[in-house]
Amino acid sequence: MGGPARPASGALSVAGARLAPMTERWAVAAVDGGGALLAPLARDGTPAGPVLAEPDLVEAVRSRPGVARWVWRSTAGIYPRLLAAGVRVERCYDIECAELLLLGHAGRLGEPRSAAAALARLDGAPVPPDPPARSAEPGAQSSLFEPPSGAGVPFEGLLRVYADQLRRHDAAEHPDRMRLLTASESAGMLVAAEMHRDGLPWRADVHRELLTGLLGERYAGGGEPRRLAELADEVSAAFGRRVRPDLPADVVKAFARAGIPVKSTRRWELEELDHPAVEPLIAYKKLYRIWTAHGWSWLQDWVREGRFRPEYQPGGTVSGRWTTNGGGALQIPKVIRQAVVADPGWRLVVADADQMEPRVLAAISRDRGLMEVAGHDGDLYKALSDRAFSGDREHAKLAMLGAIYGQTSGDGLKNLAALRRRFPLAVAYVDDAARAGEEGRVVRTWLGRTSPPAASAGQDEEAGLPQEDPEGSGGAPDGGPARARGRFTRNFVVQGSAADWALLMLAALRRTIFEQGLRAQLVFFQHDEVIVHCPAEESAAVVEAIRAAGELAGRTAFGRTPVRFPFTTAVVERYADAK
DNA sequence: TAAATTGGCGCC
DNA sequence: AAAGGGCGCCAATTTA
Repeated sequence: MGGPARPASGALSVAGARLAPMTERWAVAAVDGGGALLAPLARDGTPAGPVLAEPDLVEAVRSRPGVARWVWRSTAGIYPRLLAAGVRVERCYDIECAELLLLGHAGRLGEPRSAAAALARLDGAPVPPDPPARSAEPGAQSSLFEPPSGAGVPFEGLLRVYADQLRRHDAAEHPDRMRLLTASESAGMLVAAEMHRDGLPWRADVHRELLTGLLGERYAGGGEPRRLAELADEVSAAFGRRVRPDLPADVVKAFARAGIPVKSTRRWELEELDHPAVEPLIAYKKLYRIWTAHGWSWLQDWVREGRFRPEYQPGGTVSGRWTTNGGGALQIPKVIRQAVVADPGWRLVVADADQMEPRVLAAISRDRGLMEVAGHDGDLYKALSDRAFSGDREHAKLAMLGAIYGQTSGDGLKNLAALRRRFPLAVAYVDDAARAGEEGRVVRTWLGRTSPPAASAGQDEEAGLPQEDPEGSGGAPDGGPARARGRFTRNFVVQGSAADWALLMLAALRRTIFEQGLRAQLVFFQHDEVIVHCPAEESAAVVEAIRAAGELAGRTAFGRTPVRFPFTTAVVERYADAK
């Protein structure tokens, strides 16, 4: 296969856009039979003209390159069909994404978020539950994500939901940030659909060689490959009896018989033991994982025509991080990344945001000292240790991570005190979030994504727990459910605000690729890392576009702060060579 | 028998 | 060196 070609004709005409400033906002909905309903929208979201019925959805969008933002029910429901016809749009507003975010902001996460449900709430009608999430089918064509219909919502109703959502933005704690949040989540949906369509370049032949090298020959019967069988035999030999290394209960029992009591078979626990079974056992687990999660059957299921096309779900986690549905795209083992190879003449630009979470904490807490530490492109932990940990980088890093993750024991806790002295606002920011969680309140990311409400008190009563001080003063060091909620909300404000930034960064990068007319394609995104697949001669422009997108995202999300958001970037032919 | 949970480990 | 946050996936086991 040659280089992936950008669709020849697109709704985007850069020149046209410049001639006719894109200020218009239109609503569009697909109707059965391939047609569409459309309406131009006024500033308040109400129709600014008559509803148009046109016979061809694709042509309806393609013929309106001046539309600044397409308002539709669901990107996953409509955009794959446009992409399949070679039509990309510059911006959209995804009503069902926005509904989820607005419900969350109102502390009502968990209520149905479909447009049909939103309309029912508006009309005081019975609210239908959301359809059950379906798991992705491995070879699914992108155009079949969802049924094409408007999911039972009349166009007129969709328009009313949209106008109502605009009003709900105005009522948010920070309306400007909330508007940014729904806009960037919508941009994320566009990116997700485009990444699914373009796919991550994947060399099945390289992957197969890798598997054979690691796991040995594959037995015809479908049983475990040769190397795994050998390791299982070594484990059994070491115990003097048949032990199946993939069954934790079996392994625990075997160690007990050997006079070594173990609580679990986790690797770090096994590594402490002095027993001949440990080494083959750990080797087995590592390879077993690759065999079951990214082995031959994964390859068969997920790689087609040189591309791996995971189904990304922006905002799939409550904190705003993306998930994928099937294919395990966000957990590709490092060793397997050798199979990710650019097309001939093309390159992979692999960019990893440097210490994103501490930088984000600096920006959202406005801690002067931490902002200064994060105000340079160099090693943040080194700067931190120079300032507060007498040069001990590891202690500085552990203290920072402990503050963000809610460490309850160990050295990090001691170092936390030093952190608190030097960076009081930063530590107070996460401590406040933790306290909110412990007290059952919600917290928000910088842009306003909101944590799920704590489970109702009724659940604790039913579980027979006392209402006051469930942990008691002599409880476990990590406490009970309230402490766990505190750790969750503590991490939520940082991880989630980092996801806010990442979404804006992706949107900015996507726009730059468009505006510069590059053939480059965004093909992978994983929390703080992007991969762009591009012709070799575009790689310098892409590196610069990524750098600029990071800085722009920082300013757009957090306003003017000294905090920098640098990347470590590599231009490679194989993903595995990036680090 | 199907769905939910558990243990383990991959990624950030 | 371990543990604190977020996920998805697999196989086995338990529950409904």
